[in-house]
Amino acid sequence: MVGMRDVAKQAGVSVSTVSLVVNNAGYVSDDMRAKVEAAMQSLNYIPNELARNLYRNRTNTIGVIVPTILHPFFATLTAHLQREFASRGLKTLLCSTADAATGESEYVNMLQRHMMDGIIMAAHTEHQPDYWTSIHRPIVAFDRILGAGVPAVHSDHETGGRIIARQLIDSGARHVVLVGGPRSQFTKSTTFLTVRYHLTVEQMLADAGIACDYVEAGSVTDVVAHEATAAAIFERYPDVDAIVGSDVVAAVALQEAERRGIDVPGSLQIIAYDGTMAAELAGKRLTVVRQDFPAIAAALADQMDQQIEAANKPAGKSASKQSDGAVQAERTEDSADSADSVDSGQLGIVIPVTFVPGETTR
Amino acid sequence: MVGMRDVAKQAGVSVSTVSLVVNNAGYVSDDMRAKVEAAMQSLNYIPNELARNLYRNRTNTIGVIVPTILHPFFATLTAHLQREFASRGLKTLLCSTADAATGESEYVNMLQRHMMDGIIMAAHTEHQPDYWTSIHRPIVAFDRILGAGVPAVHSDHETGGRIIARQLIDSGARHVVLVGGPRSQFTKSTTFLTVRYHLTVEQMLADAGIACDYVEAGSVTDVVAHEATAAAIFERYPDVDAIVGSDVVAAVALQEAERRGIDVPGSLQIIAYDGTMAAELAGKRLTVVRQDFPAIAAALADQMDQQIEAANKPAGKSASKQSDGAVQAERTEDSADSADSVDSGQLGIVIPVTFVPGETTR
DNA sequence: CTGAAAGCGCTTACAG
DNA sequence: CTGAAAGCGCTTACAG
Repeated sequence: MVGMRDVAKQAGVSVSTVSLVVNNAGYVSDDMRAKVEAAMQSLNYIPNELARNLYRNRTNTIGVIVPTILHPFFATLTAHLQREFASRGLKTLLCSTADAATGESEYVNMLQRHMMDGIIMAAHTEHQPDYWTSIHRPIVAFDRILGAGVPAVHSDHETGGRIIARQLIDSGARHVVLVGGPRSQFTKSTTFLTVRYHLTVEQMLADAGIACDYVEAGSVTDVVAHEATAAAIFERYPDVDAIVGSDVVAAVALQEAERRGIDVPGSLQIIAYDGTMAAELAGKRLTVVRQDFPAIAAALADQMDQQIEAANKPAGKSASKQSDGAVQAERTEDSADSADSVDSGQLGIVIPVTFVPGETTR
Repeated sequence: MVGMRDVAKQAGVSVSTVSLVVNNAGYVSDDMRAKVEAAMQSLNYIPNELARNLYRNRTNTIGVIVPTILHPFFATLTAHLQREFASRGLKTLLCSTADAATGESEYVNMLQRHMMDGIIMAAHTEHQPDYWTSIHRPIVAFDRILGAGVPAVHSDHETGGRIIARQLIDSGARHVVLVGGPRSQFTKSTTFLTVRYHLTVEQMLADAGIACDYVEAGSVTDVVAHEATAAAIFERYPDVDAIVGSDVVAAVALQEAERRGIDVPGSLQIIAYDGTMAAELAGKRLTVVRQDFPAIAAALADQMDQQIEAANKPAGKSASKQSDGAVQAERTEDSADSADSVDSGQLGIVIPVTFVPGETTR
């Protein structure tokens, strides 16, 4: 492998000069620059990023933790994140908890070993908030609250729920089935924010005197389970006249409905939550509450940038002397994120959702 | 940041000893080990992987280059690759060419800068074979031939084509429409292997005297384009009685057919190529030619392992004395593999496909 | 503007 | 079994 030393020797200059040329930094005379560039050319020199990484203690890589990108929702989220990160010069490490044997802990470990600069956490976790706040590395949560210091981003699920309930009420639904994750996550203190749309729908339907049952879908990992779920719904609730669930659930339910000769939307309405491509592949164009993935990705990336910047400031490269504004410098471990993250820690950044009527509602 | 030096000082031993303990290598007395472990514990020491990376000139990261994981085919491929790599201790860097502004060159560049150990190439490229063979870093191609030295893996598309043609002929199809990529890729010398199934179908249908038209789908990136394509098919070929295309194309075509009141499979058969989850979301269970993603991922990972091993053998750490000449000959244990990879360079590793009848064929 | 030096945090021969 | 030393390939103060 040809390194800077080789280039320096060939060009008859010092390694530092080569470095300056490569990084286009500092002052280098045109003469020197030309010699170095010629040498780089002839030797076919390519800088080794690993050395830079070590020096800077930075990889410019962000880990995206999702259950699996086999599911359209996480594929969509991940795709938008990768695009957003790429535009900011960051690489995306795909961290799947369902596909890998290990859970998120391994990825957190990698974060701590500086194999990545930060983590977007968008998968289920059993860890308690103190686990997350004790990591002291850049983490941003999606659709969940991980602890006071960890910024969060999520869609406006309450509005999403309100939109759905409104549609169902206005169209005269009488028996709604909501499909979603394990009901055990629906505690008042839940950290999982998606449940908010279910809770909102349930509340509003109850107030309107409309029957509403909740059915647990299988794991996000596994579509086949969804198919069984769809069949079970019709068996269990023969008079169901509206089904609400993720794109995938909705698509599968629609397929099952048509198989049973049920008229959609005449006698059964279907509303899909998410609005990924999956909703466009179904038997009919699904009515959808669409999450704004580009905006979500941008917000997540913004938060990540801030986290990374904040993390780099205090512990400047062997230069603890540089105080870039006493404000930020004050951030000593614990008291650190109190100020501006309190808001985001508790409420999170909220991204609006959109209602897109399709062929499956009246 | 607490480093090995801190641990060594606290434990009253040398840095080398700490390193041995951390890596569980060499001989360390129980006494020393205990002291070091205690120190690591109390200081909360976490090794910094970046330093190892530099020393080993290795990141244990593989880049997976795909157009976009918004498309179920590439999401599926990528998910299986990540799982397979994870089981081999490798991380997956998501390299999307459609989502990033730059094409694959940037990723190749990163490969050369040692930001990753290898690349799985599964996206379109305009580069000529000599570009790829001149990179001299581990690369494995999926569904395409990139040059003599680059191993390739692909499904048995010819059999896939034969299965489809057989089904269409046996069920009495009279006018088939094939949907696929730009026809310009269909040269005899094409490096893009998926076209083989189209060519096989066309050949067999022609021999059987069945009409067959080819329609170019929009870019894989964009489902909306597929919808326009589907509509156009019915306008242009009112008597079409069979449509063949990717899962996404098939699903969209089915939706359009039902919208037009066309009886599927009675007067229109639909066959989907790929067999991703997308095929299960459509209006009916699609008849599918399924690619074996787990096997594809395993084969790609095998090839990648070999490439990486081969790349590491000759150029041992700072041991430039070795001649590159006898490289391949040195493969002692895997002499079996060396025979294989000669083949794979030219023909590629071929993975069988499966026919899964659904509700959209007779 | 340029070069010699120290160092990023770890690993591995190599002497003891 | 243990430690001092050299080095992975690059960057950045710091003298000239």
